[in-house]
Amino acid sequence: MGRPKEFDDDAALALATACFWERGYEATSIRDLSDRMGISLASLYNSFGDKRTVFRKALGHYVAHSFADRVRRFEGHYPPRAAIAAFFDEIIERSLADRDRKGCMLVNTALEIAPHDPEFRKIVAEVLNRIESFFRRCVEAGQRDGTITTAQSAEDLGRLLLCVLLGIRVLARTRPERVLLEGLM
Amino acid sequence: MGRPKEFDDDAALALATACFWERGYEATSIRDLSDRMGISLASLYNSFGDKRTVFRKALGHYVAHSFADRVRRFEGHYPPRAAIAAFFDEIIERSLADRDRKGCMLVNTALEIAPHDPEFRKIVAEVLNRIESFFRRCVEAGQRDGTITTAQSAEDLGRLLLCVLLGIRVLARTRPERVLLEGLM
DNA sequence: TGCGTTCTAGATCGATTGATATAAAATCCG
DNA sequence: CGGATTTTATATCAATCGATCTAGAACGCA
Repeated sequence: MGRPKEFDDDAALALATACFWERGYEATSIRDLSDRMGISLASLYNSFGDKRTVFRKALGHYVAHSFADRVRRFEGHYPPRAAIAAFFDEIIERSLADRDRKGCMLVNTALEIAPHDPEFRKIVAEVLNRIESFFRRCVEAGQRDGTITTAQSAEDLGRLLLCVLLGIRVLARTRPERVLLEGLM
Repeated sequence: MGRPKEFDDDAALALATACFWERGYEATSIRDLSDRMGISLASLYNSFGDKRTVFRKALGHYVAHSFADRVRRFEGHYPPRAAIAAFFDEIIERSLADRDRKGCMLVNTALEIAPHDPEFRKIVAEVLNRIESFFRRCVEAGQRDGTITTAQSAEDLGRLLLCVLLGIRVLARTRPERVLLEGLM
């Protein structure tokens, strides 16, 4: 069977994710990844493919462990309006605790790579759609139980919430101040 | 007096701005700039300094000719609520016409450079403050003439409008679709 | 015309990039 | 034990990076 590998694939991918999250795609070199993951260049190429493939897997890892996990914890377990509030509260608390101002890896990718790369544009657009859908489902449920206004449609409110979320993610990388959270809905 | 330069500084800076706007800071090489500006490498360094300095000047050029110009055209010449609407309308129209998905150079800088560069973080934060102030002044005037709700404070509404604006700028680089504009206020 | 100055084009520098190649070390199976 | 296999560390590749330097061309002024 040959020599067994000395590292765990999932743990190494988590470290690669942290690296790309901190520095972005272009500013992260293959050697940065190899150092941070604690594996050799050859092992990196053998186990994860080239730089682009590593990034694709890292982005998938990020989405699964941040957004998807958050939706899983909030939706259904909170009243709809409270689920939206809890979602934003957690984003804001994490942004304030983020001393490196890494922001959101998905938003970072939306600006660094998606505009000129069809494949990653599709990936990012799909996740943004899932976030928008989450907000829209919460708004629809909130409109049914009377805790959210019906003056605007659930589609429009869901899109507005998505925009506010993205705006917070941008602001947090330049002006991570607590006051920016109070004026939500 | 020596040999006169064969190019116009302002025109060359506008071309440098276009270059940085399209590709960002890191992905733009000194040779890209020299080619696009139509001047030699030596002329570039002589007239504009190193890459970082060129970028600082290009960002200033961008802010003066986009945001500052927009405020000058709208504020005072429109009723307050209409000024806000006109501001967003113009952003949305430009985003839809932006085939390269360049987005907003200020937002791009906020994500690519500001997080790990104190000088540019200060520059970006200051411009974001000016945008927030513009919105707040419009909201205050709109609250005085009764066209904008007083249910939330002008500070909160101004910050919310800034967030929505930044969110639109992010979305436009991945999903530049017209429907994303209807659910404003 | 000739000197001083500032422009131009192009060569060059060391460093770093993504990626591959080489060879030795380590392990499993028979 | 020993051959097969897969790891590891390291050397290397061409390309590109920001920045500097060299030489010569083009102009104003005396």
